[in-house]
Amino acid sequence: MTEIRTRFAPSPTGFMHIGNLRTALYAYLFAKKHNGRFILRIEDTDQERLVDNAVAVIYNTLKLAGLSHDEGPDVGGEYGPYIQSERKSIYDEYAKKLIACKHAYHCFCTKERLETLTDDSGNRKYDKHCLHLSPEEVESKIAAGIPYVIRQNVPETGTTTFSDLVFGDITVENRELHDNVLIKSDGFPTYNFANVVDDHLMRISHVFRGMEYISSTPNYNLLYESFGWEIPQYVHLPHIMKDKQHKLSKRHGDANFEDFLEKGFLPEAILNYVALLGWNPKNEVEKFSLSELIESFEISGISKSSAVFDEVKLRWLNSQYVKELPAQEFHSAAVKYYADISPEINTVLLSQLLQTRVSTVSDIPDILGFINNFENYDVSLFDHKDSKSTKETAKNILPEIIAELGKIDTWENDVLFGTYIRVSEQSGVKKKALLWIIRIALTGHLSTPGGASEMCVLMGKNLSMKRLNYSLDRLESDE
RNA sequence: GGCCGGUUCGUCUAGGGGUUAGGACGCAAGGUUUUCAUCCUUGAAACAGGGGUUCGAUUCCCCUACCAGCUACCA
Repeated sequence: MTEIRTRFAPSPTGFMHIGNLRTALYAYLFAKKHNGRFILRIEDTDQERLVDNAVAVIYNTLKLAGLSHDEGPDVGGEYGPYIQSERKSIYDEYAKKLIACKHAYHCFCTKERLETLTDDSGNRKYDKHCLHLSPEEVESKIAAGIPYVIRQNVPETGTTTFSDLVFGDITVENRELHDNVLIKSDGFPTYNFANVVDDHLMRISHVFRGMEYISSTPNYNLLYESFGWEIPQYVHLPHIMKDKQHKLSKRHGDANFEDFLEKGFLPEAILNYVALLGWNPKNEVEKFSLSELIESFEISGISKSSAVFDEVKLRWLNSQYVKELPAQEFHSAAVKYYADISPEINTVLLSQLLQTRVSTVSDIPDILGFINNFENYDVSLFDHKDSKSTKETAKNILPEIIAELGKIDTWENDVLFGTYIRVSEQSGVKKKALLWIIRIALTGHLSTPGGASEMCVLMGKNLSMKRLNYSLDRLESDE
């Protein structure tokens, strides 16, 4: 059996679109599953769309995602160069071969002439005008410096069928096909030509790409046939959508891998989520490490219809990963959000409390409101039906709580909680109400990442006492 | 417009001639919990429509509708 070789062939035009990342992932998984090789090729033949640094973004994304390539511009390999702009002479050579066997031809038509070819319904199809130029005419036009492109000469009759591992066999009438430009007037190849030449020369066995290429695949098959090359297996992938009507697009600022990282999502979670968008593992597992994905990946699990990206579900998946992070790792990711909180706060404990309660680290600032945003809270928070707490009870019991807590030297959870229970028993204030009162008095917030004693430990004795006294003042001056 | 492809709960999906059409996220309700979250239980929620074929179609075939892609010297 021949070696499995897949490739990821992005254009360096900016950030890494999440759909592209998924294409890379599937190509990677398939190669690794079959002990094959995963190749990175940079498709920079459109000189007008090149963006500085975009190649660095590609390397960086692949690295963060853990998709390491076996061959590529930076790591080398025996089928290089792996950057298309460095392969110009190769495309020229193969274009010449095609011209020699009449499967391609020079075209000198101007843009203006091309526009006259537009038919009633607004379509344009090249009329093979230049196909009929004699070799002498071609020579003299080239010598005269007239700009030209090289076009594919597709048959006008018959049909072309290609086979796709996801979509099955697809047949089209050759007369529907266009004489695509293979080499542009600037001398660079189009994708339509370069991908065929490179995939063949780089021995790519399985071509993974977005399904927008389905329509042009018959042209590619014709090219392979013209060269007498073996046709690779095709794996066209459905799109990832923002909603039913719209593809995930850069315009919304939420379609790039980088955007999700900035929102605090973990690379592993993003990859895991995206893997399951359009592919199912034939079991009910939702959480997969990269190596588990490799093990489970099957092309037969790829779906034909496009999938809507659901950030809510990503959040859930991310929370699963967050919970499993080593405490130290979570803490160092969280610590950047602690910049302006009181130094009296025990941030290690804070991280512990937070880790089980956030979906992404960027949820942290909101939760921190009880620390940074304490004073002037609404004292009606003390009125709480479920726990039978009222402002009155709060005002009456707080002095005793403050007195008892004042005596404590070992500021620990058990000791504090024991004290609460004792105060509750002595005063007759129900435990639930008492705990509610302490927590509100300490935080001024309805919802906090922990209970009454945890909040105390978190803040330390000094700050806790300060806040309890403040709250008592508030209650006393409330009338 | 033409060509190509797609359509199962709100979303991701399983299933496939006879099923109470399964799971996950989310949502709702209840329970546990020192608030919140976690966790547990339960619930609501889907085969786009119409024709065939068949004893029987969500499943196979055809048509329609809708959605998306292509129709570039972009990929």
